[in-house]
Formats: sequence, structure tokens, C-alpha cells
Amino acid sequence: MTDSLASKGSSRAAAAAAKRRRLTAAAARVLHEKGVERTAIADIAQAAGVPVGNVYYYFKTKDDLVEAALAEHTAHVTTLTDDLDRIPDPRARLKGLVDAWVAQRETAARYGCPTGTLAVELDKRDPEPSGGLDRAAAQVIRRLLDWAAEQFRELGVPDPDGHAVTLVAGYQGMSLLANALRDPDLMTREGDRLLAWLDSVGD
Amino acid sequence: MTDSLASKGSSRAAAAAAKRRRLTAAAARVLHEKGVERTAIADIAQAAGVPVGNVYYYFKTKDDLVEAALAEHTAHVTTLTDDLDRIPDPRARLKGLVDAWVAQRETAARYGCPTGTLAVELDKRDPEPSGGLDRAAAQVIRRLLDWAAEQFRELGVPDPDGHAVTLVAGYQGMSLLANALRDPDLMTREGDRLLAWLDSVGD
Amino acid sequence: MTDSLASKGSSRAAAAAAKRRRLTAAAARVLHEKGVERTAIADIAQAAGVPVGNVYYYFKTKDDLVEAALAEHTAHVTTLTDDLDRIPDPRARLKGLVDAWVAQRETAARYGCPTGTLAVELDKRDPEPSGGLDRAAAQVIRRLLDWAAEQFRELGVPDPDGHAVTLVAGYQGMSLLANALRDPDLMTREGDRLLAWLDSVGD
Amino acid sequence: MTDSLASKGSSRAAAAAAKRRRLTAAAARVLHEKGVERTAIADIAQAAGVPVGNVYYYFKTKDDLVEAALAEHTAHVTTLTDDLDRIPDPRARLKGLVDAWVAQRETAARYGCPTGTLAVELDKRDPEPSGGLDRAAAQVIRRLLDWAAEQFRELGVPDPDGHAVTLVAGYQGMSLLANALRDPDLMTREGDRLLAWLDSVGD
DNA sequence: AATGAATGAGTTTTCATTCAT
DNA sequence: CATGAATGAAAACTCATTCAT
Repeated sequence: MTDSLASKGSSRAAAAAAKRRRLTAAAARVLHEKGVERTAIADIAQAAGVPVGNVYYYFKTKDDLVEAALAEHTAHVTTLTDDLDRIPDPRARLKGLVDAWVAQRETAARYGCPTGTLAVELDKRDPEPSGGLDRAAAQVIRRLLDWAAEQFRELGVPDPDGHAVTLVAGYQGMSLLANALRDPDLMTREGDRLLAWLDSVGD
Repeated sequence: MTDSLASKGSSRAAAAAAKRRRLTAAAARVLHEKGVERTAIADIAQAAGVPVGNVYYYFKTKDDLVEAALAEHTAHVTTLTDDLDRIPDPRARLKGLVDAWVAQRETAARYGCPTGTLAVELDKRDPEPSGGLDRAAAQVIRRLLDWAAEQFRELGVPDPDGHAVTLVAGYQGMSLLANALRDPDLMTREGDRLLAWLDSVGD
Repeated sequence: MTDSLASKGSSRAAAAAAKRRRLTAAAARVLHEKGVERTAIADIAQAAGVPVGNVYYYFKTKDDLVEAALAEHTAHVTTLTDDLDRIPDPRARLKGLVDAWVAQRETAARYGCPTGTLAVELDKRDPEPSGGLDRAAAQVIRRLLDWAAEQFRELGVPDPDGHAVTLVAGYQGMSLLANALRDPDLMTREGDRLLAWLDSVGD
Repeated sequence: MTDSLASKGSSRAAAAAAKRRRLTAAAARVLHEKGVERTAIADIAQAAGVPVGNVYYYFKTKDDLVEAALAEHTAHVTTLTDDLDRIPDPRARLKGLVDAWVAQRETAARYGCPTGTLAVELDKRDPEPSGGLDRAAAQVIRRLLDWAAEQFRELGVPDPDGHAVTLVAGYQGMSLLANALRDPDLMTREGDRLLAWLDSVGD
């Protein structure tokens, strides 16, 4: 009986957690596709199959939802870099990152890089640069920069931070152009150039 | 009397044109700083010193105003490239472009590249890829690409279009990072890298 | 023509001012009757015969409307004391104030003293005592206290401020009781007592 | 075993009663501090350490909770007057009441008299004068009036009911002013005046 | 009676766009 | 074309109350 109660309790908690995840995933997707400002809470609620009022049980404000979506994207990045970390050679790791980017070219051409477009929008959203949301977008980018810098460091190149900036800026730039021109192949072409650059670096 | 009427008519037309220009300039500035979705028509009207109701005699919809702002940015780009065209050496022309970008680093770090952020926002604004606004943003970028490609062509490099994409993507990427990290110096550092790259290209 | 334009302009301004007054008056009445928290902007809009959205053209927030209603009550008090100031004898002036209070006994018994009930509600509305609204309610009361103190001073009684407090507190107390017990006659009886007290004071 | 069950039952009943008391006490406090309309059921539940959904097993509606809070205040008044009833002299009893009021001056200056502010709010809450809640507030006040009238009667003054009204109105008035002006000392000063008045009465 | 979660109606506020003059 | 004002459709958020377990 204690068991049944416990399992009942935990299954309830599990259901709640699952719903929260559903909402977060829906938010991440819809916010990326429609943009923060054009997305109504109702859009996310509908995408997650949840009544609007109920969303506020899980997220107190829209900003909280945006933050959760951002965390979701961060998690994607972390998963990706964790996977790449299993590759022995740092150069191969970096090239793996570029490959992953290029693999997302259809999405990027349609909606842009999730992190990049979010950063652009959040920058306008809160005029006070002290706020948490704006900075949150910067954190995701910084995490990527840090990871890349570490690889360049292992490669023994001078100014690994500068190289990281060049790499990530290259990605953000090509995503933006691919999106603006609706051209996924641009991602492939620029990706190849980045790969060649990575090959030439650090020798 | 006909004269007086005519001059009155033309001065009135001139005043109208001036007002339109004021509105366009205000739109370009405010839309860049606050973002499209967070800017109300009233904000632009106020910035231009024009009564709200009057705006609609110059621009039928908010999208028209956005389009005009975009055209304003295009004009800036055109002015810039026209100036650069006076420089005899194509490589120097391209380096002049980079210099101009870096010169705008404070604005870029605060609000991003006007064209780039606008493109990101407009992409979300119109879900139909056939819409005019979305494409308008693409046009500005394409014009820049075309001009750069022409310089690379004159430089005699292979794949001038690809080089153009790399250059403009580099600019968009560094603007986005500088903005996200609120770091104008990033523009300087990446600018230097672009300059070095331009020096190394086409030999 | 200039005339016609001017008169057109001023009549428009006059119409706007009239509407603002209508809204203020409706707000003063409805807020008194239903209370601040139970009154929706829609209630006031309806009472004034104005569409809801239009209210915000005249008052930026609900608090602004409450403030205007408060100012309306202040104006009533000022009108009243200005009228009373024409009476030569200070004691007669104070007794005239009590008479005016008692004359409002039906309203007081039904809805309480406008100023007093508003003060009670606004005190809860803003937990920060630094806010403007809360203090605004205090101002009306303070103005009444100051006026009464001046009369007591002219009467030559010691501690005119204390006498003023006693008088106004007596009014607020009897209004509250009359309201709670729904008994207008209580106002009459306590009013008589205040009158007798005023007769006995300062000799 | 029957015993054990019975005791388990009664201890459960006792726990239920304790929870009800906790809720009532929390309601009395929070409703006084934040006001009825600005207090959510969740606020009271949290203050009482009771899960929100559970509240409804003890109180069917929010109004029921408000009523219970009102009863709590009534109980306070009853406890107070019961204590005072042990004093032999009726005049001393009345002066003891005033002392008790003045002793609460800090609370009164911050949140007003619990009964008075509640009465004001409840008056707006139920537009139908037949409703139970509104009347409930009146009852507390009436009980105080009755007790005071009894003391004045024992003192042998004419119109003891009128004297009771004056006393209680004096208290409500000074509480409201002290609250509006955030001035606890006003309670002391007016309290002294009431004490002097009580000394002068009925001789 | 226990409790986390669900629901849906209501409220304030914003704004693009239109209208009357 | 000028201009203050009007309008109505969202959108974010709150909460009393109910439900499933």
C-alpha cells in the first residue's frame, strides 16, 4: 500500500515532468520557427496539446518559457559537444562540429540557427543588459566558444579564443545568409570552406 | 498667380517628401534599435515628429514602413560601395568595406548589424516565403554579395561568389557575436582577420 | 477660415476634455460603489459610454484612473471648503462641514465615505508605501485635516491639529459604522454629537 | 482494536480540526494584511502550510474562508471583552478596551483595524445587502457596540447605545487615519482623548 | 478528506489601423 | 493631405474552483 501510494505519487510527478518537457520542447520548436515576439503562449500551448491556462502552472511567465527553450537548445549543444569529445583528435572534433552544423542546413535555411536568432531577438527584448534572459542567450554562445577554444588549444594554435570566435562567427554568418537567401546549399559550401580552414590551421 | 500656386504646390510636395524622408530615417533608426516587433508606429511617428494618424498617408501599413527602413539601409550600403568604387584597387575596395564595418563596431555591439537583425526578424514575420518583405531583406544582402563578388572577380580569384559569401558571412557572424557578447573589440579583432585574409587571397 | 480651423480645433479639444471628464466622473462613482478591486476598466468604460480600448487613450493605466477619481473627490472637498470659507465664523464653518457630511448620509450608509474607503483599499493595493497612489489618498485626508485645523486655530483652541484629527476621525468612524450597519440615521445622531462638541469647544 | 481505531479516528479528527484552525488563523492574518481581493486562496494555503487543493475540504468557497477569518476576529474581540468583564468598574472596563486598541497601534497604522477594513471590503464584495458575508462583518461591530453599550448602561449614562457608537466610531476613525497617515502615535493621542472622555462621562 | 494538476472565465494592457472633421 | 481620437482584436497573466488519483 505504501508502495502503491509511492508509485502513484511518483507516477504523478513523472507525468508532470513529462508535460513540462513537452511544453519545453514545443516552446523550443515554435519559438525557433515563429520567433519570440510572434509566438503567443497559446501557440506553444496548442503545439504541446495543453490548455493555455495550464501553461502557467509550469512556467510563471513567457520569459520563463523562453528561458526553458534556450536551455533546451543549450542541452542540444552540450549533447553534441559531449559526443564529439569522444573523438580522440581535436581537429576531428572541430570538423565534426562543422559537419553537425551542415547536417542541419535545411532547418537553418528555413529558420536560422536557433541560438543565433534567439540571441538577436532577446537582445531587443530587454533593453537593460543586466537582465537574465538576454545574458542567457549569450551564455549558450559563450559555451560553444569555450568548447571550440579548448579544441584549438589542444591543437596548439596561437590565440585559440580568436580561432573559436572565427569558427562560431563563421557558423552564425553562414546560417544567417542561408536563412536570408533560403539556400541550404550555402551551408554546405561554407561548411566545406570551414573544414578546409580547420585542416590548414595549427601546423 | 499660377506661379505662386505652382510653387506653393511644389513646396508642399517638397514638404511632403521631407516628411517622408524623416519618417523613413526615424523608422530605420528605431526599428534597428528596438526591433520590428517591439516598435510601435507611434514610436516611429514620435521619433520623426509626425502625428500618428498622419503616418498612414505616407505608408499604408507597418510593413511598408519596415520596407522603407530596409530601403534606407540599402541606400547606405549603396552609398558606401559607390564611395569605395572610386578606389582603384579592388583589394583595397574590399578592405575599405571591412574598415567601414569595423568603424561601426559600437553600434553593432549594441544593436547588431541593421541588415542582419532585420533579416532575422523579417524571416519570422512573414511565414509565406513568397511575401515581399522577407525577400526585401534578402535583396539588401544580395546586393552586398554581388558587389563583393565583382571585386573578387576583378581580383581574379576563382569562385568570386563563394568568396563574397565568406566575406559577408564573416561580417554577419562577427556582428552577431559582438552584439550577443556586447563586445565591440571583437569586431576589431575579426576585422583584422578579414583584412589579413583579403591580403592573402587571389595571389 | 483660420477661425473655422481654430474653432474646429478647440471644439475637438473641448470634446476630448469632456470625454475625459465623463470618464473621471464615471470612475469616481463606480470605484466608490464597487470598490477599486471589484471594478474592471470595462465597468467604468460602460458607465461612461466609451469603448474599453478607448479608455487607454485618456488614462494609461487603471491606477491613473483611480488617481483621477481620487482627484475628483479632492475637488469635491475643495469646493466644499471653499464654499464654507465664505462663512464668517470659524465655528459655523466647522458646523457647516458636519452638516454637509450628514447630508450625504444615504450615500455614506450605502457605500461609505469615498475618501475613507478609497484610502483603505489603496493601502492594500500597493505594499510599498513609497508609491504615489497610496499617498494620494492620504493627501485628501490631510487636506481636510489642515482645513479643519485652521478653523480650530482661528477659534483659538489649544492643539488645533488634535481637534482636527478628532473631527475627521469622528466623521470617518461614523461613516464606517453607518455603512457597516446600513444605517443612515447613525450619521444624523453622531453628526448632532459632533455639532454639540463643536459648540462646546474653545470657550 | 476498536479502541485503537477510535483513537485513530479521533486523532485524525483532531488533526483535521488543527488544520482548520491553522487555515483560519492564516486567513485572518493574510486577509488583514493584503486585503480580501488581493489575497489568493493559494496565499492563505501557503501561509498555513496546507496544499491548495486541500483547502476546499475545510472551506467550500473563498467567502467561507473570509467568514472564518471574520469569526476569528470576533473571537479575539470576545476574548478581550471577556477579560475586561473581570474588571469590577464599568468605566475601567471601557478604558481597558481603549488601552487594548492603543496597544495595537503599530498594526493599526500599518494595516488598519482588522474588523473595520474587512467591513469596508466586504461591503463592496456583495452588492446584495441580503448576503451573509456583508452582514457577518456588521455582526462583529454590533457585538462590540452591544458590549460597550452594556458598560455605559451600567455607568448609568443616558443613551448608552449612542455612547457606544461614539466610542466605536472614534476607534474606527482613528484607526483609519492612523493607517492612512501611517502614524501610530495618532492612535496614542486619540486614545488619550477617548480616555479623558470616558472619565468625563456619566457623572 | 489528500493533493498536484487542470480548467476556463475574467482582467489589464497594447496597437495596427481607421475615421471624422 | 492633417490630426486627434476611436476601435476591436489580440496577448499575457491570474485565480477560484474542480478533478483524477
